[in-house]
Formats: sequence, structure tokens, C-alpha cells
Amino acid sequence: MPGRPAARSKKGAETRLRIILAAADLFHRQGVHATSPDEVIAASKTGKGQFYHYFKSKEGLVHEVLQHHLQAMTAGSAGLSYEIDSWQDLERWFAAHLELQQRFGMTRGCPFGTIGNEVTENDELIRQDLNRIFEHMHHRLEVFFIKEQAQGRLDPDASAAGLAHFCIAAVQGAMLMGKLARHSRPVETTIREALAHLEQWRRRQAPPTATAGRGRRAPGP
Amino acid sequence: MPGRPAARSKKGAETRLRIILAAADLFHRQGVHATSPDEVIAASKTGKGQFYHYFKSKEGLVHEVLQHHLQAMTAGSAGLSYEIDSWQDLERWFAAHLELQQRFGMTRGCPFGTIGNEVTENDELIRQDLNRIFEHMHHRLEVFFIKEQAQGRLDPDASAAGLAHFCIAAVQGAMLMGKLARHSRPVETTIREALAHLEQWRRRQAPPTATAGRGRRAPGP
DNA sequence: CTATGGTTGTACTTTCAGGTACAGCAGGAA
DNA sequence: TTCCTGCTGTACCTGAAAGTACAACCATAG
Repeated sequence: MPGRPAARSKKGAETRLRIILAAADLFHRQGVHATSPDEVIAASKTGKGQFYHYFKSKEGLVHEVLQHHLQAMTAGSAGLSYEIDSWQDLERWFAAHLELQQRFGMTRGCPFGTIGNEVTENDELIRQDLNRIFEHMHHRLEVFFIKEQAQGRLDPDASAAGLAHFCIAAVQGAMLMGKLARHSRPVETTIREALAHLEQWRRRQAPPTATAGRGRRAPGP
Repeated sequence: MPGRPAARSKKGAETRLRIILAAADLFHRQGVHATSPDEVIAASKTGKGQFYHYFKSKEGLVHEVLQHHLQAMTAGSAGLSYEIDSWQDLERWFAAHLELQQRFGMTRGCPFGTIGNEVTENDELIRQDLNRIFEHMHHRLEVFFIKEQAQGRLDPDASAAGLAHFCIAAVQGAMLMGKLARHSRPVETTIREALAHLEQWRRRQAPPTATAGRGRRAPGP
């Protein structure tokens, strides 16, 4: 039970949320290290009193921001939908990342990747928070792939978990490239290739007859 | 012509290099923002005098570190070979990233990705340095793919530039995931899928007869 | 109305990041 | 030798980042 992380009145909850949202935006724009409490305070139109009333430290704020993101993801209220129940949803999920990048003039990456790359060996708590976020994304994707396999719309030889990692990694890496290039082409082409790869696994029931083992599996160990 | 970026004596050059190498390692471990000049000075066994004698500011040091990396890449003296002249070389290139991650106990990502995600709109110089580094990697890969196409070992319909982006993004994203998960599985599986995707394009001359247009192309616009 | 507990604003403190100033040294050229 | 120039060490300075202290507010339960 930490200091006093929660607000006990409606007004307090609003203030707290304003701080979290302002911080989330600043973290996305410039990362955690480059963002000072004073900046967050200014952006959220609050004061130092409130800040340290609701968050025990800057690290505590980061933690709460990530918790907020995670909650938004699970609740479906995130800016980007992680409800993936069809291939079309999956394509939308990819496209949403491209749009996210474009929305900020190609100057930002993924909020989680931005924060994630700042993590060091001392930031255990934050690292775990981020890991949970990515595990959640991974889980959503994996479940979708497994379901598709069960429905016979995805090669049963495919590794659902592996494909999920692959999708996330492609998107994360692509957004980094796009941000550094200040261009959306890296994102577009990477997404295109990633989708093409999924397309390969898709609808390939690997009839045990002819084409089996013709190099379609990922190379073994 | 900035202050005095270059060393004029052999001893000076050694000191300068010690600082660059120490900084490169610290940046890789904990990022730029989390690394202070004092830390670099301590790690390189030098003093403030030397530091500001050879580098006009911390940002200047970052720039020089990246230039050093770029030079190492072009000279082939980087820890990781970017000479890609065969599919085996390409597999080695992927594998080298996995080894890099494992060498540090899965606690670090790619040095460039780590720095790259810290870049904001104010760090134009650094952003351009990083972009050049990634462009260099991209160019190496693209040239390889083009050559393979010329040799008839890669589908001429493939986008060499797109595949290059795809490879880099996959590796970058994978290393971020691996660092956050403190595990190498995300990297392994992502690399596996990426290679499987390349395998698809490879040796597929798309004989204009039978299999043409059977969903192998990336989806068009 | 008045305590009581949550909420808010302001002033202060501490530490450290980043950088300057400057003095001393070293080693080759003249 | 004595310069001259580059190299090295130390002391110092300034501002900002992070956090503390505390007083005042307000809302409402009793």
C-alpha cells in the first residue's frame, strides 16, 4: 500500500487523470528521461502539490501511466484497437500504427517502444510494466492465430506465438525506422512484407501430400 | 570547423578513442540521457579537461560516437559484419543480432535502436547521424537483394528496398522485445519468421505460367 | 458551525548534470 | 635552452531536476 496513489474524491480523480494524460503525451513525444516533473505539471495545469500528492515520485508516475495504458488496452478504450478477430482486424491493427506515425508528422515512434528503449537494468518495475503491455498484445495476436488454425484458415504448422512476436517486432522496428527517417515509407513497406508473410501461412493447410517440407517452414534449429 | 574535434598527437588520439569507446558502451547499456559526462570520464579513466578538449559538448560526443560506429560499419571493423554477399551472410547477420543480445544477458537492445528511440524533434543532428547509419545498413541489404535478383535467385517482383526495411525493422523490433522480456525467444522467433519470409521470395522466379498471382505478392495499394 | 480529511499552491532544499577557467605538464622545433 | 602547442588535472560555477515542507483551502459528515 504505497503513500497515497489513489484519489479519494471526484475532483481529485480528475486532477490525477489530467496529470497522467499530460505525462503520457510528453513521454510519447520526448521520452521519460527528457521529461521533467515540472513539464508535466505545466502541461497538466496543476502544481507541485498535486503532483506529489498523487504520485510518490517520477518513477511512480511512469508506472501509473503504463498501468493506464494497459487498462485502456484491456478495456478497448485505447486509441488503437487490439480486438483482433479477423484478418481484416489484423490489417487494421497494422494500418493503425502507420496512421499513428503519420498523425504526428513522422516525428514519433510507438509510445511503448519509446519508453521501452529507455529501460535499463535498474528500472525493474517499469520494465515489467512494459513487458506486461507487450505480453497483452502478444496474447491477443496469439489467440487470434490459434483460433484461425482451429478454423482451418491458418497452417497448423505455423507457430502462433512466433507469428505474434513477429508482428509486434515488425511494427516496433518499423516505427523506429520511420521516426528516424522522418518518413512513413519504412513503416509502409515493412507492414506490407509482414502481411505478405502472414498471407503465406494463411489458408495453407499443408496437405500432407505434395508440397510438404518444400521450405515453407521456418528453418529448424 | 568546430572547436577542436580532432587529436593532433598519437597520445591524444588514444585518449579521444578511449572516451568514445567508453561512451559507446554506456550509451548502449543505459542510453544517452541516462549517461552523464562524469560517468564517461570515469569509465574512460580521463578527466574533464580531456573530455571538453576533444568534444565540444555532450551532444558533440554523441555525434562522434555515431560517426565512429558508421565508420566501423563501412570499414568492416564493426563487431558485426555488414558484408552481405550470400544468403548465408544474411543469416549470419540475423544471428549476430541474437548473439549480441545474449552477450549482455538479454539486458540490452541494439545500440542504434537504444539511442534512436531517445531522439526528439530537437536532436536533428543526432537523428541524421542515426538515419545515415540505418541507411547504410539498408543500402547493404538492398544491394544484396538486387544482385540476387539479377542472378535469378530472388523473385524479380520482390521490392529489394522493401525487404531491406523489413529485415532491419524485424531485427530492431525483436531486440526491443527481447530486452523487455529479458529473454531471447522473441528475437529467435522473429528472426525465424523473417527468414521464412525471405525464403518465400527466394528462388521463386515466378514462372509466368502456373503459380503467378497466387497471393505471393505483397497486397497492392 | 465546525472538525476532519482530502486537495491545492508556494517556497524552499538538495543534488547533480553540464560546462568553464585556468594552471601545470610534456615533448618536439628552433 | 626556451618556446610553443597540445595534453591533462583540478577547482569552480550555474541551472535545472527532483523532491520536501507547510500553509491554506474546500467540502461535507456530524
